[in-house]
Amino acid sequence: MSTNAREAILAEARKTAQAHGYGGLSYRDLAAAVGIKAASIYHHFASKAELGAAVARRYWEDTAAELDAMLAETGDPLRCLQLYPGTFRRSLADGNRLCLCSFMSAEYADLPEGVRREAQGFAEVNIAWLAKVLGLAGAVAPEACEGRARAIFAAVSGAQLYARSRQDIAAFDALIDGYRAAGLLPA
Amino acid sequence: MSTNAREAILAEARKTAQAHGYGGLSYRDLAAAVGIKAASIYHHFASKAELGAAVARRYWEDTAAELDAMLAETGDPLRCLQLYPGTFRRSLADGNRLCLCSFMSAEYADLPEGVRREAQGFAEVNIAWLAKVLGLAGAVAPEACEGRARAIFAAVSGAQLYARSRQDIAAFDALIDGYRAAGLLPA
DNA sequence: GCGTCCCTACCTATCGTTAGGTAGCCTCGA
DNA sequence: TCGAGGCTACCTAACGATAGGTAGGGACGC
Repeated sequence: MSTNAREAILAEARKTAQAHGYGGLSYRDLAAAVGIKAASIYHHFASKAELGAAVARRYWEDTAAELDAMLAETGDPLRCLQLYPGTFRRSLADGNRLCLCSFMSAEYADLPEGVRREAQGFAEVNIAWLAKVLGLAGAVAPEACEGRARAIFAAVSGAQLYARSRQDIAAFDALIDGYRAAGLLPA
Repeated sequence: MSTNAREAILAEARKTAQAHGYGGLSYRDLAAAVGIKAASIYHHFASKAELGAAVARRYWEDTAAELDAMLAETGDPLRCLQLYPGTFRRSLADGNRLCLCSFMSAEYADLPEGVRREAQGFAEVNIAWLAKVLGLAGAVAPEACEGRARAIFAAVSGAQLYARSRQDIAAFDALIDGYRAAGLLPA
């Protein structure tokens, strides 16, 4: 595994945590999936809390890059707002997985402080990007962008949570359409 | 404890599960809180899966009764729609707890089948009630009630999840106001 | 006397974590 | 050029704690 081991652990932990949460992360299962022994993970991460924080941090870093790339490539803020729910949809399509931030929000009470902080980072990244894009699109008044961004983020998270509980991506799509019909998201 | 033991277990398990999930339910902790021994719980519930299902079932039964009472007492469907987010707000106010259904939706992959079913019951109860009230209020076209009800339920769930991750009830209130401003909820 | 309710005592499995060790590779001084 | 020292990356084996669950018995009320 050599130098890729750390990356492999992060990737595997992310997938697992999106399906079973931080509490569902097991050193033994994780190690087995990566092809090493549980104790060897300690060579890369000093504790489960540190691993969890690293996973959550990488998660929002990846998301921030993805969202920025979307805006840069399309150059169209309105189109970005239409595409935005797709990032949550992909988790559902990939094994009915949940947004890591949503799962960790549920697990909030049992999370080490460092993990909490990084999990919140995902929400911040999403909301800041949405607020920027809403402003660029001129979809809402400038002073309302932040609030609307938060509303969109929370609503889309809720839609993903509901769809997961039904193992039903079509339900997610229908909910997003419902948000558009109601005026929460631009149509 | 006598005949109240079963009820006491259910109540305690509900509180715990709303903070730590189904996975966070521990027979030992539960028993200690109720004043009996862990093994004694098996006299009332044959397994953890059965206990979880009973807790989730009682949860949606209580909610259905509460929502129906709200409509009966106010007799005002529009007012009911304004009060609806309050049921989620109260969980946050009570120890930053989450809706049991939301937590179990996150835990979906690790839930016994019986628990899944009862957890879904909560969503069904809420959506059916919302659809009925939306129809009575004439807030949306009759054929759009079901979809709008689902959208409201998912969005409010998402708002609660976000507020929990910040330990911030004001954030919940702001999100609900945002939904109203956007047109998802009647103002 | 039988069912209800709860007990003690114990089981097996799994958890994160630690101690201590090994094999291979890199660096650097003699 | 070669060996010593140290680093990386992993290993085996075990730790104490906790999980859900089981067997069997005692007390009490109808």
